[in-house]
Amino acid sequence: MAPKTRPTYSVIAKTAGVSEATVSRVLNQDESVHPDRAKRVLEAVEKLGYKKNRVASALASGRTGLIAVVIDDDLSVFADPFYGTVTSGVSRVLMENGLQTVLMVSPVGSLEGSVAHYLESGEVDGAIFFALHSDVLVNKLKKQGLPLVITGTPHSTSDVAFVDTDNFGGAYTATKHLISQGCKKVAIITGDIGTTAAKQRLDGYLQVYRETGHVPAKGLICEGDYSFETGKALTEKLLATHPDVDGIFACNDLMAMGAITVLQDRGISVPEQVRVIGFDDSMIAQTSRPALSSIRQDVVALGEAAGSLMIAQLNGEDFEPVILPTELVLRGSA
Amino acid sequence: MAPKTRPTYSVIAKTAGVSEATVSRVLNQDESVHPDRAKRVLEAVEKLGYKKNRVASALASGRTGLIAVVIDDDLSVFADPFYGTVTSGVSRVLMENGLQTVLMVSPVGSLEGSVAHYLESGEVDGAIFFALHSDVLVNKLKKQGLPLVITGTPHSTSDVAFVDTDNFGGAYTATKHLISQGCKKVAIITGDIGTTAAKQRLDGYLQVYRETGHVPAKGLICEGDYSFETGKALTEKLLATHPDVDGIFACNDLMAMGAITVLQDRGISVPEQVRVIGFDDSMIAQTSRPALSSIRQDVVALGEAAGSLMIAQLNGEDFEPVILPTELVLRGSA
DNA sequence: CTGAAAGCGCTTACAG
DNA sequence: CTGAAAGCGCTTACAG
Repeated sequence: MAPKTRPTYSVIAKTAGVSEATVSRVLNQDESVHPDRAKRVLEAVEKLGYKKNRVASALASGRTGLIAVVIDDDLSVFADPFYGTVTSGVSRVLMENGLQTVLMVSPVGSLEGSVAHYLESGEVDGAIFFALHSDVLVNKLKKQGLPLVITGTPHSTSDVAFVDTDNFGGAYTATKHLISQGCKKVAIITGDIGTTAAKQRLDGYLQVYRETGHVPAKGLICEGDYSFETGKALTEKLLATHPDVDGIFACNDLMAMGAITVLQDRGISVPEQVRVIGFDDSMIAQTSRPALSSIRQDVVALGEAAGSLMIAQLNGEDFEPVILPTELVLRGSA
Repeated sequence: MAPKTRPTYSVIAKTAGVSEATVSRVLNQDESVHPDRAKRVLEAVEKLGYKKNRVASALASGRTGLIAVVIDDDLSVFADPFYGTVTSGVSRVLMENGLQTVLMVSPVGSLEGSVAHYLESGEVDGAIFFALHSDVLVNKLKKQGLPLVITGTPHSTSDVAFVDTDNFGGAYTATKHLISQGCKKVAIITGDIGTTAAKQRLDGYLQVYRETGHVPAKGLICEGDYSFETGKALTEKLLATHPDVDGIFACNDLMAMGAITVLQDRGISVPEQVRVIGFDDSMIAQTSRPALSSIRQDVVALGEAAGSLMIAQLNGEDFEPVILPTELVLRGSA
């Protein structure tokens, strides 16, 4: 397919008048090579427009320079800019360290899927997981010695490196703010409660109640799944059982928008009668009317932290779980 | 790092009582192997939990099984779900064909950047480009024989495979609809006019005027850059010069939202006084009030088409540029 | 239908 | 500081 065949070490070595071993050393910044000969090699490389064959390099060295980013879900998750954004953060850090990102989006369910096979085929130096629904594959790969990073808190307690947003703190801040604004009856619309993030956000909400010595009335805790539709449906149900609700903390912006839509359709004004806070501080929060107050998580930083944890592991450095802070961004809705 | 070393052909061959060549044939579905011996090989593979080393395979065969998806922009583009979604479409098709997606997000500017080096290092079997700002790298790689697909229409006319949305048709339909609804003065807020997509959408808008025998008044064509901010700023400017504007076609939903925000802030009702149509039919279109009428492009299909074009090329099949249709989704705003 | 052997293009102890 | 040589784990003409 390729019109002209690319040069190899053998021709570089010949034109520089050194051995292939020396060429390899120079190209891998081995300091021990004499500067003069190193220079000759570099000149030959330049002159011939040489590019190292990374596949051959990978086979010989055992390092592929590839890191897998595995999103344990189907492709529809990309409708949420979260994954694209976090992946871009990962990609940037890896690229700065000479590594490439291999993207795999697929439900990881079993140990026998194509993702599992790929990760075990030695084609990547490490793997970063998102939206993990189960820890089985991770535990297996960990045993095999593959460097791993999980984004989000792992389900089981293991010694796998992970990075996460302070979900508990963000939810706590949001709920606390609603109460400080005078809300007497604050509901929560949770995310998919099968994920640790959704659980942590619920915990943050409950903690505020705990501190006030109260318990949220039955029906104030609405289990959603992060979709616009559940935001709407649960708000309708909520209004039926608790017409006097005056604050809603939705665990993402989409559900918050669903809540606002239903409230406004009923002629209930936001924030005058019901205050609403979302989570993510996404584009939607800025374009909505009233603009949506929301808990901002730094998604790019999350990706970068995941990338950095991976680099640290590859370098055999120590590493600690990273928990990134959140920030309450106040707009019109609360 | 790996606790136990993985089996190779040599051990498979031994336990199956065949040669390594036969193992290779079976694992590459070479039909010529006798069924009995093939069965023995498969059993050995199963028993030993063998996974082929794809790096070694790549070096020997010259095929890496990796396709690069190159997004010629900085990471901020991922705030727009478009790229994540289209990438996921690509990824799905490639995965079904046993290929993996390597994601590279970086301004491709020069021929000497890390992306260029990577693509020339033989580590991928092909490359799919998005948001290309220039054709130089593509032309160079094409010359080297690397299979290529461009998403969006290329700047220069070359024989590179490409897939695109029918930008012209979508813009034409949107503008036509506004006029059919009685709009007398329709403005356009364009995207970054340096991209071919933005130019094509502008052309579609102009074509409608052409057919009616009119020319859009000066100031009705507002050059934006796809951001919420330019949507707002340009609408303000537009209202200053053309207070009687009664239709706005914004070349993406974000700018359309900017327009609606400004209109409503001025007490101008949408769609009663000014009708607005966006482009993309994104999440925002559904959550806005009034819900935004928008031109839908099937982003997943776009990615899948790009993936399929790549597969066709790798198989040496013929291929034609693919132009995907758009659809006007009517909601409340127009 | 099958095997022995050369080869893909690098890396890395080893010996000097 | 440097080179000869073995090796990474597959694939593929070639000969039978």
